[in-house]
Amino acid sequence: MRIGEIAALVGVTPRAVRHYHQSGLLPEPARRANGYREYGVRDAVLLARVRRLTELGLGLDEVRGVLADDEGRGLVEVLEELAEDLARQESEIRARRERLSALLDEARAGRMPADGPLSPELTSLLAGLGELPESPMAAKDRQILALMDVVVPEEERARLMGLMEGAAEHAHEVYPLLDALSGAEADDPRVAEAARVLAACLPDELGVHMPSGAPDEAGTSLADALFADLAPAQSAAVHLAMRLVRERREQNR
Amino acid sequence: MRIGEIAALVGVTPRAVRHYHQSGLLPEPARRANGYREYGVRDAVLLARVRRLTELGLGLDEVRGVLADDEGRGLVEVLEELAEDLARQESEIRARRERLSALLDEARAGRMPADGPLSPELTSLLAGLGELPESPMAAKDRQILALMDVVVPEEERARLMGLMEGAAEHAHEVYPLLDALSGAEADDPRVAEAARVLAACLPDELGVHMPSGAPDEAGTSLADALFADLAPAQSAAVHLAMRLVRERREQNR
DNA sequence: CTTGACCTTGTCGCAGCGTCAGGGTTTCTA
DNA sequence: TAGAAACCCTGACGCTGCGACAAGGTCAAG
Repeated sequence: MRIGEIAALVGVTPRAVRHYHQSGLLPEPARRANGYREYGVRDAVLLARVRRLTELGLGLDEVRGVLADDEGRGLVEVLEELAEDLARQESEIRARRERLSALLDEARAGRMPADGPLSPELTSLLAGLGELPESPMAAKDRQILALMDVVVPEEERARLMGLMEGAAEHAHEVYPLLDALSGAEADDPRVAEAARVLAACLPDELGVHMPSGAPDEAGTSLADALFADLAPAQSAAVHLAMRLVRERREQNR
Repeated sequence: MRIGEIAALVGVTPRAVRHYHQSGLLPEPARRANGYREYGVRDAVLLARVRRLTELGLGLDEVRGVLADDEGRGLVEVLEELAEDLARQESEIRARRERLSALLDEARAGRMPADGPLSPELTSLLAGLGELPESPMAAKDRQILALMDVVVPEEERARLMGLMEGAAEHAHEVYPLLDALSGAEADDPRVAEAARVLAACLPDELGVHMPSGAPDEAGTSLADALFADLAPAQSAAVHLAMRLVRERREQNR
């Protein structure tokens, strides 16, 4: 047989057969006078074994290993390992499928957050928050929440969102005050008022974390970046609000 | 933030972040005086979006596409496509897992065919055939059956194995006769007897196919190879047996 | 004699980074 | 104050299992 024939016979491409030769999986057969490879029954039998194994999902080096030891013992081990692997993959895929269908339901239910798919917790928080008026600060805040959604590990997320829940109700009071400070300097007189209102709607527990609420090591540079992203007066107001929350927490303890 | 910080924050490696820069997924941020990349909040937000999307299983180019159109419409399409894809993958994996567990059961039940895992049909055929005495011809035959297992498409397999079923009962009579011919020439007097016995235990329907029983286009070269793999007298016996079967079929019709 | 279907070797490409190699910078520590 | 640890930089190769060329040679049929 020539390479195309044996390949068609076993159900692979000639390229694959040559690849198996190159990788030492299959011995090179004798050549005809014209240089063509000439395959016999033994080659076909071997190639069929290779195909059965790769069809099961074994990698080529695993196949090589299984073909190497003529005992079937190694094969069983490999198959067991493979079974574990497939089980893991399947559960991963199923998890992703569930997340996906939930997201698609959300999306088709009308609202798809323009910042991409978010965690269920944050999605419900934003849904409860409703439509805010046109506000640069609100937009920025939503982006930061979306960031936190990735930063905060899954087990913390529910708790953190719970904390935010209370703050969300007063959002419509705070954002205008902060928006008004967008062009102001740090010593603007409106800073104190904005900080007072902001602090009033933040829960005590928030002060325990970094200013941002993220309990991670990179917190300080993240906090720096967050403040650098604000106008001077806004930054001052948030700083002040954090101090107020901390002080309030001390008193309440 | 430096690259390691933003990467840890979002939960990817610095290498991945640089990769995203290279592939245009994420804009290169400004550099510090020392050449270090300096990341801000906007970068973190973007990177977080990228991570959420890749976590869902999107490819990087799909992510790029989704980030490009600020409408969420394209996103939904991509997600639907991805959901289909995942469904397909899951069923594939489940099918393989079922095959695997069946094979592992077989293997742990004692007998694992040394030629690797076979189809259920062939496995049961071989099991019913039981332990044959030490016979080169029987060994070769099993290998060829294993080859057929791959060659024959799934829907034909059951029928073909059914045909073999009858032949298997007389295997212990035929193999010794063929083994005895291993060193003989084609004009050996024992050829006729071997062919007669062999033909007697093959069903009529077998003659309808190629000598090998494989109904495919490459049949002739496969048949050539099969006969080339036998000793001259064995080849002659099988040829003769096939002719006997064909003649018998003509008569019975 | 040409056309088309084969065969040959060799090379690049693919996804998504991991992993050196070979350098500089910053920072903590003894 | 020096040295080590822990960062950062660019650039390049590696991995899986082949697919897809390129640039030829070979063979059967029209």
